[in-house]
Amino acid sequence: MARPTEFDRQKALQAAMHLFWRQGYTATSLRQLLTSMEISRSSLYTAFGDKRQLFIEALHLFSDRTYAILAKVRKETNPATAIRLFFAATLFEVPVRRVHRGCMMINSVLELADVDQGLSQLASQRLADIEDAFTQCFQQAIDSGLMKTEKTPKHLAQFIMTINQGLRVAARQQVDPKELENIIDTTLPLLGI
Amino acid sequence: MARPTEFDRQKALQAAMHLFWRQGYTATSLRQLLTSMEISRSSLYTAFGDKRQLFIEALHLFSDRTYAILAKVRKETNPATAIRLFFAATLFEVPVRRVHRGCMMINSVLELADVDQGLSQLASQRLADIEDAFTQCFQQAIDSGLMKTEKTPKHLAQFIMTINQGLRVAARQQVDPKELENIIDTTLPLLGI
DNA sequence: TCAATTAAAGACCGACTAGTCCATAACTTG
DNA sequence: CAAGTTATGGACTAGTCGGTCTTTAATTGA
Repeated sequence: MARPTEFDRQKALQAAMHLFWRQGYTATSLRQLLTSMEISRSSLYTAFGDKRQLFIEALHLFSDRTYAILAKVRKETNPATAIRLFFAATLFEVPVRRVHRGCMMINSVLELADVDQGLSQLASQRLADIEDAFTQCFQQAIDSGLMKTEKTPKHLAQFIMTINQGLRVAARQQVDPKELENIIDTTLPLLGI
Repeated sequence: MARPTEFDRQKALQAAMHLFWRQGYTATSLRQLLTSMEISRSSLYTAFGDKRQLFIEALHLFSDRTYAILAKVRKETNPATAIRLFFAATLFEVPVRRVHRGCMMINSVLELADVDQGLSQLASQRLADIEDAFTQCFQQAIDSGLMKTEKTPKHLAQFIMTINQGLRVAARQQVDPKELENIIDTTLPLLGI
């Protein structure tokens, strides 16, 4: 042991996540990161490697949290209402400013698809994990007799992901959450939810 | 009159559009632009102003073309099938590589929302124009008795835009066009289209 | 108290950025 | 041909980028 670390690694990472989430990877400079993480250049490089690795960690933090929200609502209620609760938790029970940031995974896929395939694919992979959770959700709903449909759980999950992605794009356009709620209310009944 | 311009302004603009479409505004450097536009630095600045103004022109070119596709299919067929033809024209009748670029307006909104509000709002505005065209499309379908629904044309258009945005996000993830077609086939019947 | 160890501050680096400017080329009109 | 005008090529600039490295501070254990 020697001189102890002065900053809280998790807090610094969180600050980085918020900055990347808002501005994306390319438009976020190291200078901005250092300011909002409140650490020095050398601390960032020893603690996180480099900008790219920091982004990867930030993306994981974001996707883990999103996945956790979905897992939580799945535990709390039946599969059908879990989907509504997921949207509620991520769109209506957070500050408007945060809603307008959209989804960091989606933002990253779009920004980096032709700029950094590795990062884009990572974000894409994490979205696929979310989709898989939705698939399980529907499977469960069908198995338990809560839902009747001729569509496969996979197709239903694909549909929900499409709506989700569409909503995040709308959210990023400063659309009022009430409008987003309207879209959900128009959409989900179509699936009998 | 004096020395005539050597390059084709429209072709150069088109090259810029394709580059911005793929890589976004921030990640596209002037050097890359000059190379693919095949003009010199000074030509770019005299012909287009600066990088930002060039981007604005490129975005207008993209949105004009998208709008034109929608206008064309609206003229050719009835409103209900126009929507299907719009998706066909932009997703299935173009090279896969182009599909994977998604939509430049959507890409721009997500990239620039917290980086350059002016540009982001411009992209958003152009998306709103597309949505308006869809609204008219549904209005027409209802008025002519082709479609029966208790939903308003505006809500229907919002729904289509949500699906459209969701599809473009999926497209940007290198998803196979056949998968995108599946999503459309799962979705549009829900509206009775 | 003193060596050993690790963290932090920030000077420093080469590469690249968007943008300007000047010299030269290529054209038109008289 | 000459004068006037505009386009082009690319040198140049000031600033920023991500990343490295050296110096100094803070701690532990002997």
